[in-house]
Amino acid sequence: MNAGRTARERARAELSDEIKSVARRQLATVGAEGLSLRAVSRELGMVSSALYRYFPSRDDLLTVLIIDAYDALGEAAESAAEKSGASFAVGKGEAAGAWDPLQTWVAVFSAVRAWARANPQEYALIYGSPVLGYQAPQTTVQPAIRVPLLMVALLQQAHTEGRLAALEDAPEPTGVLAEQVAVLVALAPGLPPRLLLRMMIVWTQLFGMISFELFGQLVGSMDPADEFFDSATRQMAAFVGLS
Amino acid sequence: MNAGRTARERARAELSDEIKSVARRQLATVGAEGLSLRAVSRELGMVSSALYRYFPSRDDLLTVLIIDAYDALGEAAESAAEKSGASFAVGKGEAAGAWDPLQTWVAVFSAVRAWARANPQEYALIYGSPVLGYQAPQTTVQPAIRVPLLMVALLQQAHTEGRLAALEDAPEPTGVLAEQVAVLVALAPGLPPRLLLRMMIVWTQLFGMISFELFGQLVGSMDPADEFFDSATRQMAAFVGLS
DNA sequence: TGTACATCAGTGAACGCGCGTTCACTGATGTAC
DNA sequence: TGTACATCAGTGAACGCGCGTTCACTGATGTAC
Repeated sequence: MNAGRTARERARAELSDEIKSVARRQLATVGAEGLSLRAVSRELGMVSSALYRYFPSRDDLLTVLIIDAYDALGEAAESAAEKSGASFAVGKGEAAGAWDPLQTWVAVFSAVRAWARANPQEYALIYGSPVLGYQAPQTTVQPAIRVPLLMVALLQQAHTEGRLAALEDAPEPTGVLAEQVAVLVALAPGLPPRLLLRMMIVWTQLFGMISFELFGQLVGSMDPADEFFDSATRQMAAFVGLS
Repeated sequence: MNAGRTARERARAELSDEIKSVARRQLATVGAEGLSLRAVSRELGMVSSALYRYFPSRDDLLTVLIIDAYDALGEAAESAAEKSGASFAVGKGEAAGAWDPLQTWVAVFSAVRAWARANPQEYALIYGSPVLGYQAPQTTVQPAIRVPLLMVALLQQAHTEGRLAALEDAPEPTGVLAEQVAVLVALAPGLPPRLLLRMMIVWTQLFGMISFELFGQLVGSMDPADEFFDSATRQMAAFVGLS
């Protein structure tokens, strides 16, 4: 391995990684707004201007951290789905067999929460208040939608297998809402719009719940949140027809 | 009016308000982390050290802004409930008569969202990532729970009037969760625990949805969010037995 | 009603700190012939 | 295989900026007698 890469290239890649990991560690203690290139360079024993050989500005470093955070979260969710026996696993086709959609659903939700609790500042970086003056570039979009895409895939597989309830009492989206949901339908042909609409509602519920837990809104009521989270997860599963 | 207050006291109260309102305006453009005492004092034409006669530190100013934000949001929600004809209006007993619980529900949710959209930085201050190193004092708790308390009051009134569906398919909380819900039951005697549990789920859904909208997570899917928000609001109403 | 003293708002200078970014430079690594 | 040149990583100094907080001070407002 490393064939065709010069020592310079290898060193560059390594140091680039090291900068990211130091930045990530500082992020954890000091938050996104407090992240400083000078502090990172200090910890690395370099002069601050040297970082500009790797990242053209502080914002670019932040962007990379944001993408990494989305990817780490998506990875955690996807591998939880795989481990729970899901056959639709993104990018992997083998290992079908019996799986329990509800169990996978619960596993994915728990994995998202667990990642968030283990990496609160990274979570805040991507789901907290936007850093002021920072504009997220398009590059962040794709990693950002890994979790909802995974939910879609799960529901589609369950639907294909006839394991979703009909949601007869759910309203069919109309007007603008129908158009917006149509974008999702294109990703998951065959899924009923009212199901996808509910999925979006659940998506906001999931992250709303996690944000409330991490940001301290549950203190005094549903804290610790383990059982609350579990119950909500299952009730939201039923809400989209999974049981 | 102003009886018994010296000119000094009046001046102090006025300037104190002025500081808060300048700080609030700066918050709107520069965010919580960027809020600076020096900038505030500059805009007021004072020397920065003068602010210390009014707020012992930057954190204390932040605390006041947080409390004001919670109160403004609570006020917006409560007055929306009143305007919609709700008779349980917090602090006011008159004006009973016919009211439509679902209509009030929708009015309250919309008011919360409208306030958030009109005051995004204040919203971020209270529902976004916590400011690092800042510890919210106990004083913030009571204003913080005005919205959920309003939801409880609404549901209790509807329940008393026999206008809530039974939620037969909702799970009864057990164990730790039952204990946590019991705290809420104490606030609203007669409401079934499973209803209150669902209310908490909806509470997280509401703010999750608003945060997603304001923080940019809905761009590319449910943006603009008006119809999505409205549909979610009504589906969540049904989720707690309101229709 | 008038005077003597106490309270307190606002000043101005200073302390000590950290930040992002630019720029001319040196010396090591890589490439072409 | 060896030399001449180009590339590029990292240095060190500097620019220009802003911040929270403290402290001794002055002068105006309020209070007690």
